Amino acid sequence: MQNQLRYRAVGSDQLFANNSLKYLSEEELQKFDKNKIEVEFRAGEIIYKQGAPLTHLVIIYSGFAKIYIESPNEKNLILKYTRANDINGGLGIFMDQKHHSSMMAVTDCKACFLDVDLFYDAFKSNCSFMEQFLKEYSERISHDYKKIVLLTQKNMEARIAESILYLNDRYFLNGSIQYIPKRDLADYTAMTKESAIRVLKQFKDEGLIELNHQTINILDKAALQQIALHG
Amino acid sequence: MQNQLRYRAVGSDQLFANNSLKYLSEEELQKFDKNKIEVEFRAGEIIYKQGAPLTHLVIIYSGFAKIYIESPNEKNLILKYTRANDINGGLGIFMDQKHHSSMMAVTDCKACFLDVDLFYDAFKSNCSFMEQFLKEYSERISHDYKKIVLLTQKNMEARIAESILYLNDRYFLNGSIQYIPKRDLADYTAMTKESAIRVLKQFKDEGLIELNHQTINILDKAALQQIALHG
DNA sequence: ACATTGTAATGATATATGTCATTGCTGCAT
DNA sequence: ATGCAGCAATGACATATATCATTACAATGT
Repeated sequence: MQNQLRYRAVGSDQLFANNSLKYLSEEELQKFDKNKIEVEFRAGEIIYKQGAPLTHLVIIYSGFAKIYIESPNEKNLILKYTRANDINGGLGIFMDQKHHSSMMAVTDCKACFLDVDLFYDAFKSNCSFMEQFLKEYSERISHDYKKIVLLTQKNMEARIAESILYLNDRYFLNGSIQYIPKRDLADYTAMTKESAIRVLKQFKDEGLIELNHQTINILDKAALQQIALHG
Repeated sequence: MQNQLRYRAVGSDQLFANNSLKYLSEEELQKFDKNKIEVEFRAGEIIYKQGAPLTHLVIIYSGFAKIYIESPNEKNLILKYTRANDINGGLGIFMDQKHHSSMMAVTDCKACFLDVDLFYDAFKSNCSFMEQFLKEYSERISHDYKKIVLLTQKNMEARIAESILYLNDRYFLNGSIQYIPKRDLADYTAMTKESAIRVLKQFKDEGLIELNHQTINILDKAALQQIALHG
């Protein structure tokens, strides 16, 4: 259980930072703020579960969580992680009101639950909010497309290289990827954990990365980009 | 070049059949109808191209077309095919106004192009139209998720079995899948054409399917379902 | 300090899948 | 009728990746 990410004080100013909620009117914003439910999760706990009713969308304020698909044969596929302020859980919102993936806290997390009805109402009255929401929604799909291609058409080295570069650029930014056990990196790149370990060891032996515990330090970004490209 | 699908007379009653456009008001509908552009494509022609500006959404009235992602290493991944009345090309509509996949006519096609501005205007004024559009949008993403899992976690037999069952259920319905050369089935299941051919031959030898030219006839649906499930 | 648990590392081996080379077939154009 | 182009089929072989078995290590709770 890591606890490195400290909770910060949370108010509506945080809730609406840096995502489509900032397109809400003052009035709508207050409604969201009044109705929000805050919950703390410990590392390893499930925040929402694939197949369960979708009644709330979830924003993680602090901490790190993974979003994954549970497949029939016991294997998970990690689709993505969440960043602070990302709005999660939305795929079923226009469809069957069910979750189509699961979310689990990787570190301890502070989460905020927002009733889907808040969103429905806001979509109807506020067009620019809707547009912004859909923009983010589309960007994730676009990311998923890239992921399909990566996982189905590239070899293990390229999958690992591109994945750690992406994880760094999107979630960590300082060249040091944390909280990701090898098993999860394997679930993220659609391979077995043994294979993931072997590729990482190879990168380490070549001086491209540094490994200790659940941290990966990127040493040679350019080389990793080359590997991601070819293969 | 197949020409088996005959063109039918097309009016606005057809344009708006069986998709979210039927949620338009009479007035909006007329606007769509007045602005629509009809184009005929020959088999093999590109209808829209990944990376190109997204100015129109496309509905295929008649014929059969494939939607695929072109990956850097020359390999295509066929994401899906289109059914008559499906609205295609929409991923970039809320984002960067570019196409994120390509569409190619498999048989001769009669297509209808609708300016994206028609959609923007209608979204603003007609909420139930928007909701319906998003519902269809979400269903495709849900399908893409299932596809990721299929392609990354199941063996070749299961990929082929599930794919031909899906193609039949969604596009053909009568147990006879047509217009799909082996190369395309390979691109649809993320394997090489040789492997696709071998699996098909195995299924044929086991009496599960019948093969001739570019037609696959399903003989033993239950057995295929079993194979799709395991593996 | 010790046992317990989960994760990591590694080697030997098996298997799935891809690659390459060749041949045949089918439909189309001249 | 003949040749050409693209698709289909197939066998021999290479290689990527998974599986299995084992050992080591690190964190956690008592």
